[in-house]
Amino acid sequence: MLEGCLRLYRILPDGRRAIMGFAFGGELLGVAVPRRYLSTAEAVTPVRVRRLARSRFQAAADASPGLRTQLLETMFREMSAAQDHVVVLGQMGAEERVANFLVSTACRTNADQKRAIRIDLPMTRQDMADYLGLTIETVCRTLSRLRRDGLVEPMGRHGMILRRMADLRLLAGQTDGDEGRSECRPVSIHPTVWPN
Amino acid sequence: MLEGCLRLYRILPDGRRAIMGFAFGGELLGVAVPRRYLSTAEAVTPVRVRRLARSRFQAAADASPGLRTQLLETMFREMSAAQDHVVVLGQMGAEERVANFLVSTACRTNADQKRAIRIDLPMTRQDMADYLGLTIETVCRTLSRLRRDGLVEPMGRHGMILRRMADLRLLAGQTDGDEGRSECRPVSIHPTVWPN
DNA sequence: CGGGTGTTTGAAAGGCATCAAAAAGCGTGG
DNA sequence: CCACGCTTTTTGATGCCTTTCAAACACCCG
Repeated sequence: MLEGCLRLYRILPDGRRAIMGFAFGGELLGVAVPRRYLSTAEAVTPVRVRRLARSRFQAAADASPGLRTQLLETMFREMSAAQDHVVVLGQMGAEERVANFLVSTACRTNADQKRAIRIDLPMTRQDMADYLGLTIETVCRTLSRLRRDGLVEPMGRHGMILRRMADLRLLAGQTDGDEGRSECRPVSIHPTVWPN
Repeated sequence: MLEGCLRLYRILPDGRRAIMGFAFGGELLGVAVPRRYLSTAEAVTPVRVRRLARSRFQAAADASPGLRTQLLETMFREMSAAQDHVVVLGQMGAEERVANFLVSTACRTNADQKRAIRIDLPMTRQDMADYLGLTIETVCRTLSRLRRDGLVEPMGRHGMILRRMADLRLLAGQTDGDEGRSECRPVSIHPTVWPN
């Protein structure tokens, strides 16, 4: 993925659309098992991608342990993102979800900063809604509330200035210290464990 | 993981608990990147596990391409499960969530069957609630409704007979034909694609 | 400068959460 | 073996948040 934005989604049997995520320039995607895919991809904006045949990829991975490690890292990050998504959808209200989306999008596009920044949201409100498990109206209303409270400022349809990042991160449930993702303690097992 | 059941969860900054999943006997878990974990594990029942040092694991994976493929398959399945979870939490109501949980638990413990089966639910209602993004009361009420409608029949606290699997699968949004997971079409990209 | 799509706002309804209390399991000790 | 007490589960009543339905508004393109 060189530049542009695309949405990754699934269509449920009854026609509902669930957006699993968005891919932006500079990100890897489609690393999966032959002939099986997790989601459908659709361009939000014109997109330029670099394709790598699976056979070549396989060969490269077989040749280089370093590459394999990197690959594992990538898959780990994706897994981490998916689980963060689960947490957001399972535990958070509309305001928290939207704040979370804004903050993590900001973290992806620019380097992380504490001051106000402008982010691009190439996708539609409907896309955000389908990603956040909300309706388009709730997304709009929530953004309006954030604007009234001075946390964000819409710049046209696809731009958004994030003022008071600290408050947004707070809403997003991202503790100020860490950079937002996978604050996880090591695995601890409790009763009868039999090593070896 | 040889036998038993454990819950994998995260605690949010504000104390809420999000259960990412449950692990049962015969399943692999903890395949991750050194020193970084996705969630905390806690035993629901007494558990017996088989531990494999990361260094050994690494060595085995480096030695055998076949094992690597298998490993990739495993990670793919986990990813798939996480995304299914996202869909459930993002798009489904309480009844659908509970039905989904029952059906997919049934698929994991026994071979998939169309007739009524008895499943074990070692975890508490609170665990289910935290997994499904609901409150314990809503889980109870939903189970009661399913019982009134003759879809399930509780057998004590941790047993459940699933009658009318077909209706349950329908509720769960799992089309009758496929075995429940990842009905996904190949990636299709739409505007400006530049291969190679 | 329209027309059409995408977005925002409003009013009413519904579903899930919350608070509260009763019922059912389950382990303990008599 | 049964009774007791605690925890877990279930049920009930009420309120809030999100959805739904509807209409006004803004933006983009020809």
